[in-house]
Amino acid sequence: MNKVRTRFAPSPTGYMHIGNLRTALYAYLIAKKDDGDFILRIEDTDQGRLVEGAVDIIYETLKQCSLSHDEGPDVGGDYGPYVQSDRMRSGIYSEYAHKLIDLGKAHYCFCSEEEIEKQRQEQGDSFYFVDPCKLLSKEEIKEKLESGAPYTIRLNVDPEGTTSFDDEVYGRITVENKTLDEMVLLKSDGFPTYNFANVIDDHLMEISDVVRGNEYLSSAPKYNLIYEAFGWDIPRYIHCPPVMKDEHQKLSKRNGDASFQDLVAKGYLPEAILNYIALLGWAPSEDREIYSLQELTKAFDVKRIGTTGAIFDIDKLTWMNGVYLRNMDREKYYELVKPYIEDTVGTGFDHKLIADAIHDRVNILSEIHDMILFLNKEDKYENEVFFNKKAKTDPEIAKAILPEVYATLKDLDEWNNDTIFTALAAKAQDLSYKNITMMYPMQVALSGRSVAPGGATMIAAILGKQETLNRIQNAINRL
RNA sequence: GGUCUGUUGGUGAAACGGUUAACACAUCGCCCUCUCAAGGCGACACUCAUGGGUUCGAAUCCCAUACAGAUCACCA
Repeated sequence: MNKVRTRFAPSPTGYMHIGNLRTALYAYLIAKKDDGDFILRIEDTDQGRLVEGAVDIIYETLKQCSLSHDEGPDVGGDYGPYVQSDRMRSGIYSEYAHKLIDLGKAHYCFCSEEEIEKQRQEQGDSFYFVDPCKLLSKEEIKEKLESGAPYTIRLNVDPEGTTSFDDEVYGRITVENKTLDEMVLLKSDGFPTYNFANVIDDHLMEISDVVRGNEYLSSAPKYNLIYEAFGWDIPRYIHCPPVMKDEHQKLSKRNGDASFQDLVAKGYLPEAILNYIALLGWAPSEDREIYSLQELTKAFDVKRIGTTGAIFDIDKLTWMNGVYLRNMDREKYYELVKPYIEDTVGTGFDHKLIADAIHDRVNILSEIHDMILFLNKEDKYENEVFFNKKAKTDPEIAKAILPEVYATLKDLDEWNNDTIFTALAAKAQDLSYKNITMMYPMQVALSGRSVAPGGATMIAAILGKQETLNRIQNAINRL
């Protein structure tokens, strides 16, 4: 059996969106599962749509996701992507297009866009382009060619019969040839069309499994016609269902939907994003959802790719990102979180302590800022915050309790979460209070919030004795 | 409009003719608890788009209808 080779073939027309990335992921997984090769090929045959920097974004994204490709032109000791516009310079696409003409499977077309448009007008909805150039004699063609008339090369299609192929996820697809148009292979600017370059390159690069979005499902038969015209083997097709923004729309950068980079900027981890999107349109056979890339390559199975569009659910991604953060090695977690802590709180605090305090409650890195902002400066707050049903507290009770807290803390020498808690818990017992009745007002005094990370004693430990005492005093004064 | 494809809860989904229709997210309860989280437990589809078949038996097979998406370029 031949080696499995897949490719990711994006066109550099903008940002890398989630659906695109998932297609790349699947292509990668399919190759790697069988120890095959994964290839990156930039399809930039449309000169009009090139977007500056788009290739870099694709390249960077794949790198961040560890979706590395296995071959390509040498770029400073590294594999670069294959780029169709580069490949075109050798004239291969044009060469193959002309070869098809020699084979009698394609023809020159000298029609202008206006002429085609005219036919379209006349025929209306059931438009099917009938190319008058097919009737041209050899001499006429030669004459036009020599006169330098612009031309395209179109595929010959016999309108009789049907063309069918087997897709690994959608099954057997059959269409009638008369619905297939005689597509342009080589454009008048000498560039190949996407469809043509795609087939040529897939064949030349010995791609065994063509993985792409299901928007190509209905044009796949056209590709087969090209393969057949050359007498080439047809690859295995794997069409993936779309990733949707909602019931009706696909996820797309054009609508301002989140791209991979947007998500990373918000504090989502590439590993988590990859894990999550793997599950959009594919389901593992075991009851499990958390998979590293390596585990995915083992578990992945083309047969379990679904056929229906999946709606991208940011809530579930957020949850999964939190799982990754919580399961992470302590040191790695700290390194990740550190810059966010430093950004909002400066260098005046024990960052490790803060990292511990927020460990279980961070789902997205960007949440950290708001979570710990009060450490710098107490939030502005109303005395109403002292009301708490569970703690049975209100401003009056707080007024009575806070001095007690102040007194016990004032005499405390060793200052850490444990000592603070022990001292306060003992005091609470003396006074016949529940712990919470004592802790809640303290939390509010220290943070100005009804909800704060780590618990009152942890916050005190982070703030330090002096600041803790100050804030409690301030609270007493205002009550 | 033609062609192709799809339709299980708010979301991702399992099920490959016979189960109380898994599991996860979200939501809502309860427990734990110094708040919130995290963690634990539980609730949540009178039913698998609808209508017909086939079958002892159907979410699973067949046919129609409805709805949705894709595609019909010298775009990719």
